[in-house]
Amino acid sequence: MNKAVRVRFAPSPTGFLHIGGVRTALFNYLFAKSHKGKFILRLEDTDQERFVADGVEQIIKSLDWLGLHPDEGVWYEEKPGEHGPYIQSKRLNHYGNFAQGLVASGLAYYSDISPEQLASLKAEALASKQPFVYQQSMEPSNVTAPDTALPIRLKIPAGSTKWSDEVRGDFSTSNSLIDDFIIIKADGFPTYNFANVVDDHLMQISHVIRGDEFISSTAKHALLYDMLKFDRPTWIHLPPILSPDGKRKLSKRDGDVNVLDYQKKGYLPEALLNFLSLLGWNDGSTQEIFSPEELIAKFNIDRIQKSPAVFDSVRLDWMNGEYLRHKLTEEEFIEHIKPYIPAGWLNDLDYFKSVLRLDRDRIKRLDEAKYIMEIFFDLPKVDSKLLYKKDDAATAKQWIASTISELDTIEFTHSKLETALRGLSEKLEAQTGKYFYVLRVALTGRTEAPGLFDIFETLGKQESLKRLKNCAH
RNA sequence: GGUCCCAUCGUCUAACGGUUAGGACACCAGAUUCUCAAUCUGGCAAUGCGGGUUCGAUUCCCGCUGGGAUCACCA
Repeated sequence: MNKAVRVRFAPSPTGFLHIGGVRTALFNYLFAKSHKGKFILRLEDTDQERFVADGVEQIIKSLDWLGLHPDEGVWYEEKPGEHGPYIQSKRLNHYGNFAQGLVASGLAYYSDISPEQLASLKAEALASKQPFVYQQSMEPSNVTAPDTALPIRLKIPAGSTKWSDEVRGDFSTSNSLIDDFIIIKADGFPTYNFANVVDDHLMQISHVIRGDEFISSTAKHALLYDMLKFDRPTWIHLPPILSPDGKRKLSKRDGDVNVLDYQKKGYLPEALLNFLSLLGWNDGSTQEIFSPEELIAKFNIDRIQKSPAVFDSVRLDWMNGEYLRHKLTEEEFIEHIKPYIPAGWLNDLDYFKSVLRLDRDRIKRLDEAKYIMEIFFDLPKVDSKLLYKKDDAATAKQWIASTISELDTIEFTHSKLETALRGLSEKLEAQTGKYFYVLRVALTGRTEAPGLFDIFETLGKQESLKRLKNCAH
């Protein structure tokens, strides 16, 4: 009885989409696609206090950029599916019905203990170093009639709960360790633990793929499935992604954790996804670069890692550079680079392409492109200190003057420029390295740039000589 | 603190009892050279510790140590 594969990514719209959440979404997506199943986007907005106005939009925009499009669920226009709505605040009737059913059969109860009372009981237990597990017997009074102002707690039965995870193996928890936890809050909204189980059942989710922070609450979920007489899904918990120092989970203090920051910085979605796919998974070979299609073809849960992975942005930069250098045609590259450069640069497309051919290999992130390429579009400011760093000003000026008259008469092609400039270098009795250094700085204002003859050729005679003349006196 | 999880180069990871412990990023050196980048070649670098089991442990078992997760009317 192989159930159809249906998986969901179920973030909470409480801000931006975290890079760790993207890895979870990606693994869900890859698993769905590799089994010709459905990838569903569900929004868990049961905490009214943490609601953020553009939270939903942030999530959709992020997944859209990455190409992780859901088959069902919330989207710009909700994607069709038989199990909607896909946002929990619109599903309150379902949670209420199941909770009432549980109360009616004595498996759950209205709880009259206030948060303050509960907190003091806990503090007491902590002070006497006793473990604390909340049970109905601790209720200050027995509520017999339904009272919608009160939260509903699940009455945990005696015994133990066993469940298993596809990557971690078998778990067993004594029920005596589990609190009578709240399933419906006093405001009528369900808690995560409850809504999650009800929705996964109703939406016929076959595999629950999520972060490992949920391992410790999975026993509660398993219990709920059983008490509600639902079939349990297959659980797959992903290893955490750690901060660069490896000391904690990746968080805001470690820099960019909002996916859209990676878009701004000029990472390609394919590169980011490739990088993320290798955090906690590998295909067993020495292959490092995988196209989205290859990822789908090769992804399997058997090779998901148990141990945590450190987020290494240096490796991400390398991978992005690989994509930028080898995975895009010139036209595609230009399309990608457009948002990061002045529009005017593209007015003369042939010129832009000739510049791009010189600079493409040195761009690791698209947001570096403007700085790297601008020497071909704007007259550089030449710092005389830099220009005269290796030789005195008089010598440098003489070199530049000689160069101007020498180049005035030749054709600006790479080979002719090389012959002329090397010849002149000899005639001037200059060290080639120092001579070329002066020319490079005069031309670009930089010490690091493409090859000298390439710069001359690309800039052309008129512009080159203009720049040299600016530095000749 | 209770419960649970994890453990190979600095980092991502391969090796499902027998390998000189492999690859990649980073780093270092060399080649190329007018600088940077790219490219190519080479190098440095790991099985946390202690017991078992076994002819033989990175691999299986136990303990320790270290790290992490979780213990909300948050998800």
